[in-house]
Amino acid sequence: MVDPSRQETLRRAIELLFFGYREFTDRPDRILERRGLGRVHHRILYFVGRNPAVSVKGLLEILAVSKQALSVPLRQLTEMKLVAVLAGTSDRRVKRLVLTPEGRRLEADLTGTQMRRLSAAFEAAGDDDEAGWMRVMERLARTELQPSSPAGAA
Amino acid sequence: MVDPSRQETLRRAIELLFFGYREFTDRPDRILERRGLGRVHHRILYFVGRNPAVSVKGLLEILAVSKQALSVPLRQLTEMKLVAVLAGTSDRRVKRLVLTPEGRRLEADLTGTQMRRLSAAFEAAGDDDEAGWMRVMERLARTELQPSSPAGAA
DNA sequence: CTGACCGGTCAAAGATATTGACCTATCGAC
DNA sequence: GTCGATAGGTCAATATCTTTGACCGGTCAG
Repeated sequence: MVDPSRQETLRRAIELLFFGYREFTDRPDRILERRGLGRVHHRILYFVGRNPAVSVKGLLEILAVSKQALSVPLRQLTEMKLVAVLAGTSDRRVKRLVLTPEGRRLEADLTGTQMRRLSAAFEAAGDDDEAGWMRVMERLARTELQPSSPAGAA
Repeated sequence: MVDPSRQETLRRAIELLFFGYREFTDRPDRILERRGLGRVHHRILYFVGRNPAVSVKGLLEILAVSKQALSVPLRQLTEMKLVAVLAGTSDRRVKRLVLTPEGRRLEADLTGTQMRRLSAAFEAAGDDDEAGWMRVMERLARTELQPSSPAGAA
């Protein structure tokens, strides 16, 4: 049994994550919408930008989706000349993906809104809080939870 | 133009949010899957639990979805006796939603995994980092970003 | 009585994701 | 050179989710 006031804190945290994440994705989503694109397109642009010359397989592992789910949006982005494929590497089976200048522009536009939002929150909260936020998020993003207690133990 | 090392920090933050949120929802999603339910069902259970006797309209505003999108999962939950409808309030147009004991159990199971995950991250990081995390998230969840600069200014 | 509101439903449409099967090209090892 | 494994792609069927639009009944307040 968990301390009730601790529970209250944890539930506030859950809600902050829910509403925070929704706010966080809202603006990019609306920019994408104007071009008929979705959140996956942003993710592709983002991670190709962050990992230049990444392979399709590498992207699949980062995004954790099926290759069929990646294939369509990725093709759209290459057709729109936002993502380019580098030829002639050592292993010719592997495609190396990069952003085109135009792709970089859109990515900067999309991610820029998120960086500004984060930046505003960090500045308002101060450096210590920013550092604390990062440390907590690092745990949150990496923590594997132990196999949950056999149904209904709560 | 943003300081490059600042950019790097902000991009790290973006990735932490992306991967962190995905980790965060993973376990509840798999519990729900076993019952043929989805994330919306969890959200309904969560917010009905947090706001006992909430109206359908209130729930719609919290979740920010169309009433058609709410209607099906909500009906499923009431049919499964996880959510109950309180009758006879002052305004008889309004339904008051509450969790049944069984609904409370499932909600506790789902949210419990998230509370344990958060709790583990908070404990590992320490009280100061926890407080900092909360303050940053509060800004993040509430900050309205100024209208974005006219396309391509990035 | 009437307009506004709460709740619900049907229908059409589109987007998103999945699994499964199958294909080519290439690589590395034998 | 053959062969198994890998990278990438595609078609198809299926399922889910969500949206907009149009309506409905019941209820409330003036």
